[in-house]
Amino acid sequence: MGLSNVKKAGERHNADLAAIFHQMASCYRYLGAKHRFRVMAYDGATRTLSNLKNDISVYAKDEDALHELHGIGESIGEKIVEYLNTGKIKTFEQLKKKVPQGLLELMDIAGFGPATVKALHQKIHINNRDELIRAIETGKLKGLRGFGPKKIDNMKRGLKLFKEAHARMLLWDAMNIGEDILQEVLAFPGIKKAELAGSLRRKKETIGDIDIIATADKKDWKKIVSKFIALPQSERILAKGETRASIVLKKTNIQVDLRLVHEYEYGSALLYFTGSKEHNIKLRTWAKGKGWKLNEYGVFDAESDKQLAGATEEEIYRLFGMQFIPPELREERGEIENARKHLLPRLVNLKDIRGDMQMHSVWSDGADEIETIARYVCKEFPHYEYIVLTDHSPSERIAGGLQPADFIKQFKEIDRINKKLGKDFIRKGVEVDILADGSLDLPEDLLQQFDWVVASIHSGFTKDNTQRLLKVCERRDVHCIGHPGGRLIGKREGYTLDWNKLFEKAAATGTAIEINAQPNRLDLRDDLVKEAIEKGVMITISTDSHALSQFDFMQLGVAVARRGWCKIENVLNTCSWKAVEQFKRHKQHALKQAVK
DNA sequence: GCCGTTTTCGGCCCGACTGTTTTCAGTCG
Repeated sequence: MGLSNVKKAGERHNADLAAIFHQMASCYRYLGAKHRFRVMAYDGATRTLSNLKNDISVYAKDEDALHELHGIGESIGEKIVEYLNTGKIKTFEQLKKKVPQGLLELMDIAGFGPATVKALHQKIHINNRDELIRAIETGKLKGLRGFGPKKIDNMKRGLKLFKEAHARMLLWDAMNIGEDILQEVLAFPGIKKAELAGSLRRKKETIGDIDIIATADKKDWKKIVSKFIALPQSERILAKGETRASIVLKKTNIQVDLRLVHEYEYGSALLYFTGSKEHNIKLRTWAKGKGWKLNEYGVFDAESDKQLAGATEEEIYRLFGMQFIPPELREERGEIENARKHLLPRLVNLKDIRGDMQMHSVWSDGADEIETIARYVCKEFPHYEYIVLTDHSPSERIAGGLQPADFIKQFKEIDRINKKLGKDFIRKGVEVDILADGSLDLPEDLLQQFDWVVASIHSGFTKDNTQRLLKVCERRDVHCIGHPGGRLIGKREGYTLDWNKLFEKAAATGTAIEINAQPNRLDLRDDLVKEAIEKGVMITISTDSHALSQFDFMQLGVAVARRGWCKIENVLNTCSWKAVEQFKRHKQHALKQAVK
């Protein structure tokens, strides 16, 4: 089946289709256990669509590309094409007649599963959220079998927190909150080891809840759980058992789970609690096929039930004949197969970074003087060999963009400070604006005087951004594309862009692409980093600091690089400045070759 | 409904906690 009537480019189908498949999964969930595997399939398709890089219509152009997507088989593939052609899916329309729409929404609320919702619908004819709220208020639920007072309380809370429950927190905020709580847990009497697990350990860009895994003698568990749920930050206790407890924090409403295990289970528990869910499922399924059973207590021989590994993660991966898989890679993106073949990359580390490639001073919209910045970085990051000052160009009026004459003055100021420091520590850079037509807002003769030129899009998001960026890559006076996706996490989606074309052009012209480490940018995104380096693109990691405290964001940038499978040689600012100069010469050469 | 270096048919991760029950279903991660 081909595509006859593709909607015009730039329209977003992924989110719409993901929402439909999510609802279809909910429908089948409601319709009973006989559909449970179908539910898994639609859940899988929902996940795939949510994480897709390009619009689904790009893949739907050819049947093979569509079916290469994990979780998209024949039937769901046909439904995608049907949706792209007609805007509807017949099966879904029919399902909607069987399951009232208001019930699907109810199933998205914490504590509401299909059985609960079905009972409410069949016994007291609830069809949506409003009717449920009224039923609770009027006491209609009292005496209903299976609906005791605690269950009703939980339902009320779920309804109230519905919106907040969906909010995720920026990685940076979660790292700070998580570290604070971890320190408190480590101070509990009896704790032997404890660390953060979950998506926080994997350094995902946003975090849903915080997981802590800890080991202690079993006799101390009860005391430790009591201490944990009594933490002053705790607003409410969600669950409390022998081995685990969950609390919700004040203000942030973020959930923190603590899991206690024996020392001989610590590694398997850490593995389990770190996830991702998809990585765990794949690993467990694979182990099962080898005659093992993997759970949070260890790896066991399926026949004898004897524990074969479990104290450390290293031990488990070793038993499986795999390389150790760093948490940042555990996303089911091929890491298990590569670990088996011993082909995992040796990932870049924070300590490999030798300079910061983008920052702003009071000359534009930064908070500090150039000299203050330089002295601070020299002190706090003693292994840095250079920083690149990149104040804004004229178009960024709000950000106090500099005029050409200002930059000439700034050059002198930088020379003066470098002389005082006794080394060429501060490099002369600029974050130049890419205008609507892909031209830049500073003259070429000035741009050529900079040590490093980052070009960024700050406005005109609806223009043809692919063409704008391709044009910029072809310029000899531009070395890097800044925050290429233009997104602000939780606020603004990135603009549409043909990433393949950009990566190919960047690789061919020797133009670097930035990972901007601002907590709400993390742009280039991790999955795109992986594709970029596979195409041969050089990556830079910069904090884009506007204040001294922001230089610490470098660890976020490195986390994104690691999640994108970056080795040290994929990241330009793991090199000396001499090598950066060489990279720039390489670009001049590449452009000359292209002209011939 | 998807998927395959054990399978194109027969599987599909696995256990803890809660609430309301007298032995377990539902929900979650």
